[in-house]
Amino acid sequence: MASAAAAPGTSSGGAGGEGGGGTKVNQELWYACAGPLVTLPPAGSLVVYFPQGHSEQVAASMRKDAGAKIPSYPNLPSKLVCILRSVTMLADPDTDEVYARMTLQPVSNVTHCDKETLLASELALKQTRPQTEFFCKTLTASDTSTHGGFSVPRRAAERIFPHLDFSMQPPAQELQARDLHDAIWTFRHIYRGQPKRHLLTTGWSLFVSGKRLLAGDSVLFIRDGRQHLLLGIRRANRQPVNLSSSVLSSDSMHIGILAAAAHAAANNSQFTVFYNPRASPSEFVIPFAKYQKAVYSNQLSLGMRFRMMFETEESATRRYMGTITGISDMDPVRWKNSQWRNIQVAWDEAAPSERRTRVSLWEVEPVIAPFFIYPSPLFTAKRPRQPGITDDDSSEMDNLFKRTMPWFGEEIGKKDLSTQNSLVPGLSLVQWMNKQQQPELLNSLAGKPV
Amino acid sequence: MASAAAAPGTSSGGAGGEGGGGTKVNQELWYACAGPLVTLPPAGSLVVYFPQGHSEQVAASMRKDAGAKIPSYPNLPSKLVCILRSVTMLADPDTDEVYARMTLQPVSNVTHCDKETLLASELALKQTRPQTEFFCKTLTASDTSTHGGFSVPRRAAERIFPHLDFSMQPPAQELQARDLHDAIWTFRHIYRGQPKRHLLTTGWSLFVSGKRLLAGDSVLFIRDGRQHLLLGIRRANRQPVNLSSSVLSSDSMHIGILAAAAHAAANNSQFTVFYNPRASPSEFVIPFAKYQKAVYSNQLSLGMRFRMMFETEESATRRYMGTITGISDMDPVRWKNSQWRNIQVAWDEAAPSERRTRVSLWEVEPVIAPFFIYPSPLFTAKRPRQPGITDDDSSEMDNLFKRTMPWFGEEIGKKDLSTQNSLVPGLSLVQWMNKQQQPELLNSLAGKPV
DNA sequence: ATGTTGGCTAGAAGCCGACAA
DNA sequence: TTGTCGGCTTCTAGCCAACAT
Repeated sequence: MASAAAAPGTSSGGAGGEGGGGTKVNQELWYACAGPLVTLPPAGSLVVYFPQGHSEQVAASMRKDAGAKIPSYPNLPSKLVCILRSVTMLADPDTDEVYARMTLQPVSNVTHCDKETLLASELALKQTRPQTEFFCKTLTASDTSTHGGFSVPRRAAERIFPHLDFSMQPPAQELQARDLHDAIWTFRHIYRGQPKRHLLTTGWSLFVSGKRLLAGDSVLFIRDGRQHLLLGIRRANRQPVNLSSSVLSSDSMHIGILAAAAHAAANNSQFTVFYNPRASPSEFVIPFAKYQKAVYSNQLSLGMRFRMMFETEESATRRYMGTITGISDMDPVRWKNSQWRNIQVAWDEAAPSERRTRVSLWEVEPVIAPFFIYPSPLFTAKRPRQPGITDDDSSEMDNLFKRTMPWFGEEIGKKDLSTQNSLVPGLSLVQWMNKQQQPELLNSLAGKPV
Repeated sequence: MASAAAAPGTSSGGAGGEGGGGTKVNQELWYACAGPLVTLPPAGSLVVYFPQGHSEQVAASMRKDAGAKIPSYPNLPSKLVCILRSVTMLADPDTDEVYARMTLQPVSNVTHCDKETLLASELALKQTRPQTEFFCKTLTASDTSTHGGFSVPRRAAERIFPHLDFSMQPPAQELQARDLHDAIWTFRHIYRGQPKRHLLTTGWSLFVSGKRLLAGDSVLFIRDGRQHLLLGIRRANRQPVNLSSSVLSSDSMHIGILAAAAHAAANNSQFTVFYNPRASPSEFVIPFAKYQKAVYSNQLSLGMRFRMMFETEESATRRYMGTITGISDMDPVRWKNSQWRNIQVAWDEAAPSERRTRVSLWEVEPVIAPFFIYPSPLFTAKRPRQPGITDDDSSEMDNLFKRTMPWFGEEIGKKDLSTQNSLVPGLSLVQWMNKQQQPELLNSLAGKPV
């Protein structure tokens, strides 16, 4: 179904040159480590790139504000529509941190894109993350101490690990799991103790010390297909990543980002960015169709109620409700009329950890009429929260679309994508492009307020 | 004597903000780790900044060529004369790698500099590195294995460590040494075995594992004043420093460097660079007086014989002889008329490790007449090479000056610096600036061939 | 003068069920 | 169901001189 668009991780441009020592990694494992909210646009599709968000991520990576000293690039708009030429999933060989390398090529005129690009862009909206069986556990003090091994949650062990032969006394087996760099780790899996429990013993401490894991960090076990186990980690303490500060000043970094994008935009040439999904919640490259749909569907106003997806402790997703309290530019001087986090919000519940007070248009799901308010708390409470099982079925965008504009009926999202499924009601992206008759979209891209 | 110029490491602008997690470090230790050839210009003095060399260093830090895709900045000259506003010695908290943060401010017209700046710039030439007693040992397999401790070279132990009480059986003591981050490491120093030798036992393995040292890496012990020991390391395997590749593309980095410098040059505003003395031999910020002196003194020509300083395995210095085989731009397109490594050379001896085939004007000591050829091999052979003892007495530049132009007599370098000591014969930098009558210098700065 | 090795020993790593929570 | 702990065992880290270069 999604064969028209190259899947991330298997796209073109995967030569190991650029991207430093990062190694190309297994797609399922990468997604599991990146978290349930992350989906990379497919190579070949149209995306919108926000230099402001990019700058934010770099600043977050270095625990430094995107300083005011950075010169603004008058020729660089607050958003660039690009073709995503390649996207590669990578992992830092030292820290196992996952990140993606994306090669972008600005397009001066969206209507000149070829059919293939438009098709890929439409498919991007329907793209599904690989649905993998996995569990994610935050390590306890006992898990990381030298005194013992790893206590495997019962349900997780039964769901993910190969079944033990319970005729043995005690039941035990050897597990092999492959990490992001294709290194294989071997563990003794045993079912013992009083009461009985699943444990990883021999081999576990090597893994903990090898990855320098501490209590609070998380490990992920994925069952791939039916055979192999994959093994990923997520670190708790987001260290400032001082890295590179000995190479480049943060000023130069920020200028470098802007200048590289500006140069590429001026010449319609390619440039490369790195997206680090766990460094900060800055999804600064989003599918064009997602952006377009949000601009068309979400008629936002002050006081409007909305819901938004967040990641839970156990790597599942949960919706929180809030109210729009303002719509304004984050940085009216350098990024005038940018739609990057231009919506100020207040949340119903107190923040479990950090809750952003500014979000972008395409992140929210507006609730425009009282009778369309989703009974979120009740509904989610009824479903037991299983780690690794998300309540986002990846057709969320369609649900949203139908919920917020139910009068469009059921045919949306059901029919053949390439011919009928619409981003704008009754008109596919391809049809729309062929007509080239909707100046509003280009205007909104140029920075008009929503 | 050098009180007019602030010493590096104690200069202004030492706020910890910029520079990431690097910590400000002890000056002697920094220099010892940086190697015998490195001297940082003092804050407040005039320097020449070579963006080409800077780009080279960044490329070397990432094991990537300074690619051809980097756009050239027409407004950015191949060299910028700057005031060095601040210079801070730093060390990476993770790897202990030493580096310096320098804040530069381009000056549009050198002749407008105030007297203080010119004084500081003259003093820069006479600046001496701190002369410290230290030893440097490359770790063996035994030194780094878990099986035992550290075998201290006899001479080194006697010279650097506090003397043992030989009435004890065996003679032993507790040593405390402070590393770059002011962390204190404690070792048991014992003199035992058959034959007797100096060993560090208890505490050593903690240090090795803590710093993640491998056989081939080096450790340095410095005796500071008469009391404290300082402890530094130098890693052997120059790892590609993949760091930051997950943050910024190398293209963006290179563009960032150029754009930051160009922006600063256009506005006469400050910019910040990081100099990593051990990443690559790219001294891209050099004292203005050193540059000026080289331009005036070194009348180079094809076939000319010269000598040049290199670092030895034991952290001492040695001169190698060579012949000039060409004078041409490294990159005639992007860096036309740059003097950065514009001299092609051939070496008399085969390279012990790597010997550069392109060097810069100020790196060579020309030998212009046969009877002035220094009997280098014989001379250096007569002097035993003690680790930590350099044969550069830091008035080398003056020696060179006198050797290559002996007719200028002995008064050079002897009289009061601020009034008489000349960079140009018979004319101090201050006098020269006051007269403002030597357009050749500015021409040469603008890129005229030597 | 100093790198490596075998022998020995003390202490940490690591396996186990008991006992909470 | 699973985190932590005391008890016990195993194995490695680490001190020593012998030996080699």
